[in-house]
Amino acid sequence: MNEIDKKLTDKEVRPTAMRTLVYQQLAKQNTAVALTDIELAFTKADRTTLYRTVKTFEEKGIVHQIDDGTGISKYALCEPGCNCEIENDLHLHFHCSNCDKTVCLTEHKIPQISLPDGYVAEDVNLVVKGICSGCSGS
Amino acid sequence: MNEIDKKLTDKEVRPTAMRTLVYQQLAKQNTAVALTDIELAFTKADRTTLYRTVKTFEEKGIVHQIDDGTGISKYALCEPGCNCEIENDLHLHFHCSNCDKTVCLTEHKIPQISLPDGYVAEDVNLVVKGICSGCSGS
DNA sequence: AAGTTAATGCACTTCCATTGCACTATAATT
DNA sequence: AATTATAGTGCAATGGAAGTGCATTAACTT
Repeated sequence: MNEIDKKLTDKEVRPTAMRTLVYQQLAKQNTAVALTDIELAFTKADRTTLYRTVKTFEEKGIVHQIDDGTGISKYALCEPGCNCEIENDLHLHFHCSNCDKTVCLTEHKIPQISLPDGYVAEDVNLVVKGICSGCSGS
Repeated sequence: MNEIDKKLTDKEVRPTAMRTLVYQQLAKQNTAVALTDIELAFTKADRTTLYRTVKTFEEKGIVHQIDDGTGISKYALCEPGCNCEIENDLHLHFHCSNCDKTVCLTEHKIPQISLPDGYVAEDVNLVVKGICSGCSGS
């Protein structure tokens, strides 16, 4: 059993051929990708399958979904220390308005947010929009 | 000329009957509303008109659009000191997963975010999801 | 190998966002 | 006041992404 299949098994996801390939594809990316992007990479596979594959990954904590404000859900593999389900350990995301790519700034943690009385936080989503390093030319 | 029409004129928006009514409606809300909500309040008006009215408001800085992670755009009137276009003066939004309402926490400013070299921030969107004061029963 | 369960593919639906075009109202000009 | 120009509104239709139901196929279990 290879690396990827072991990772999937660890997360209680049966390593089918499709899932291994999707994982591989996600691992190649350095940005968060939309379902459409994955679809384009697997023209022979059905969109629904990819959709459900990613959803399974998400439920099992293999990827996290990112809402970057474009209205299109993006997905990225959780890093080793991602813990995206644990509050206060959330990292922020950056969406480049030039190249339209979304990256996880894993090392940039979201600061503690104070809320008015009676408000209970369960999840925090912080997206910075602007120009990424690739596009700013620096 | 009444209050609302003056405000619209100040922002270079011609105060039509429709626009005045939509503004009025938005002013009544204490939460950010979806286009569908506005539509329900104006059953005789066309969805497109409302859509474009809100878009116009947005362009002219009368309302700001909120992406609360539900996938449905919400809109709220800009407060007197809103300045939603100026960075570092951005407030955060709270989306209640129980009542599904989104509120602007105007007094809660978003802290300064540090970014890696080469990244230029233009806009910041911070949404906290959880239970609002109305639903938490406190 | 038979049977059970999970995964996949196809077709279809829904929902919101958005656009094109015709019509109407408002403002500007003569 | 009539005419023209411009902006706003309504209707119809499109598009894109998310999601569901069901039949088929593949993968595990015994």
